[in-house]
Amino acid sequence: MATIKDVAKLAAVSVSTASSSLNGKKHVKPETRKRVEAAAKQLNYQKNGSASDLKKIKTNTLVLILDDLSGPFFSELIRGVQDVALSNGYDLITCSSLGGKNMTPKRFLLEKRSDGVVILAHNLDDETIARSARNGFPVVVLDRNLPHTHTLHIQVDNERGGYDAANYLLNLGHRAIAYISGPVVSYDNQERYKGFLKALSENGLTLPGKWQICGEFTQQGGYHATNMLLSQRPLPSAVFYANDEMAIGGLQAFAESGIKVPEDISIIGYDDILLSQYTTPPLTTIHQPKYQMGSLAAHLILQVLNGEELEQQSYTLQTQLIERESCRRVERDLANS
Amino acid sequence: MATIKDVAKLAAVSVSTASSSLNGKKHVKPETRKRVEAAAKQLNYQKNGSASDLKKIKTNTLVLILDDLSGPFFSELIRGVQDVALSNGYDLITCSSLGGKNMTPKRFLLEKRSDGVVILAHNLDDETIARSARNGFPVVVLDRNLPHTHTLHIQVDNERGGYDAANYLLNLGHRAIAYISGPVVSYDNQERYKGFLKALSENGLTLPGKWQICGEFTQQGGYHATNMLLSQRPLPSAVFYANDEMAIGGLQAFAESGIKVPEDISIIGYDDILLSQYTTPPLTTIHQPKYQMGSLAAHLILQVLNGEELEQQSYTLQTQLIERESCRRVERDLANS
DNA sequence: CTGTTAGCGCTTTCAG
DNA sequence: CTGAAAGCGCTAACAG
Repeated sequence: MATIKDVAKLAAVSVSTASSSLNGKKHVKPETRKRVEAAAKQLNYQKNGSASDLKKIKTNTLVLILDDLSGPFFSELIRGVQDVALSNGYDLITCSSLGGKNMTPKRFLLEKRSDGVVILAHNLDDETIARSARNGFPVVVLDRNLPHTHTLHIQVDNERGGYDAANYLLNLGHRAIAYISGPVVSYDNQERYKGFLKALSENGLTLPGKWQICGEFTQQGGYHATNMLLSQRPLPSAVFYANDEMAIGGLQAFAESGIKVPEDISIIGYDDILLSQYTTPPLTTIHQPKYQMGSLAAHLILQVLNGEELEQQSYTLQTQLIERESCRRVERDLANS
Repeated sequence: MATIKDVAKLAAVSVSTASSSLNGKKHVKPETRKRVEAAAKQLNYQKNGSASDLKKIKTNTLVLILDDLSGPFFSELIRGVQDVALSNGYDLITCSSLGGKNMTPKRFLLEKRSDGVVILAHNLDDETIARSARNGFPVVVLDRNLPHTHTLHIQVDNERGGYDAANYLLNLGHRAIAYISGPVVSYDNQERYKGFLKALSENGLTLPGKWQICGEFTQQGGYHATNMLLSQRPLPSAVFYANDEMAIGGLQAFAESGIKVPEDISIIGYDDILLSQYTTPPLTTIHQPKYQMGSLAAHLILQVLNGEELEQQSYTLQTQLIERESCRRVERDLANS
């Protein structure tokens, strides 16, 4: 691989002149520049990014760390981050927090390979994040609160979301409601659960253990959890899924058992992923402002990078109930525990 | 920011000993190692990734470049690449080819920031790709053929896919078939179109201009294109969408116009994205082996990186027709041009 | 087992 | 306008 030295030699200039030329500094004589450029082309020269990063202060790169790159939830979030990153001249790369101990995200959090990072990855440990948030290195965390650190937080009022979902069901007359949750370790999930329970208890209801099932935040997880629910009669008249993907898995499980949604059972999801409006029936769900989370995150990072002072360290966005067709009104309890 | 020098000084060892310690070399006296580790922790030392990359030959990173990180098509592809990358000890990062001239992807293609790359991004120019594929730097391209370069190719037999889709419709008795295509610049799209036309002409049919509409490869694109179709009666009895997202947009447009699928019109998509089985009606489509494309791509890269000889430079995968419920048999033409 | 030495490839003063 | 020189932070021989 040709280095800048080779280019300089071929162009018969010094390395520093070659560098100036290649980086578009204006003080180079056009003639010289031409020679350098010709030499570079001839040698198929490409700069070594690591070497140049080493000298420079900034990498001009923002990183987005996600649990899993392939989840549908993330599409809009990514777009939000990307839109503002690109329009401000920053590169965006994404990586997943899957993988071993010395995982990819750490390289970008700790090894000065980026100028700022946005995190939505619950399998990334607090300590790593806390350690990464050095001064002048903005880290925005979307799925947890890390007090006493330099991190910035954007949160969705998930407790409220869970509360709203439960109340919606309650107002439709449901009294026997199951909760199919995501992994208990998920902070977001806990908040939704809390809000859900709160609404129940305000109505003098409790959640029986058999109607409280947890699984992975995936279609499969929802499918299996729903089958567990189905194996323990009586059935509730409504079920709240901790996210849309799980609800979709549930839809499948119900269909296979000949149980009709919403005629026989009402279901409500969470997130409002794109998919949820195309299911049969379209899914009533709690909308999360995903694009907004992403764009706000990127904005905050850019502000820090530009040396501006942030007024708050923590931001909260609201959810919104999206009424579609997966829930129906019931006059009295069709089932009870 | 503390450097390794600071750590060495604090631990009262030489820089090289500090380095050896920190990198887990086994020849360091446990006592010394402890001192170094303590010093590193005390200073909150983190290595500078660029500096260490500069010395090392490998970055241990694979990059996946996509048109747009947020498309549903990519989920499975990413998973395929990721699974094999991670299980072989490589980090995977993804980036989008959106953005300006000096876009992110170039940094990873050209600036020696990664060990290999997988590309599925039709807005990335051939020249950049060709220039990047230097010796020992494997580049797998999934959406085009770049002869006379060092690049590797994985392709899906899209012509066959288009041909199969058309024949399926033809066998159901359809004679008046429209084609709603993606951007004409898309190589994949062209292939599908070719196959589609071939089937038509084998049956003595042609595609009237008004039934040949193109738009973006998105839901919106499909929606608008379908509305254009709707404004020019008579309608065809079937339409082939160049991808599932467009078909879903079409579903929406038809629903808004009170046209029933498949009763009034049959539609077939392409890709078999996850979403397509949850639409109403579930979408008949051509399955693309997305996971397989990803995992094969990563495998090829790893083989090259391990110095193995590849037998072929080009690989072709087959599509498969997935029959769901968006097409119906017609006895005779309901509409004709 | 540890330290000395020599760069990796590039950018950047600072003189000329 | 150009070149010589210094060094970013780290790793890797090689001696001791």
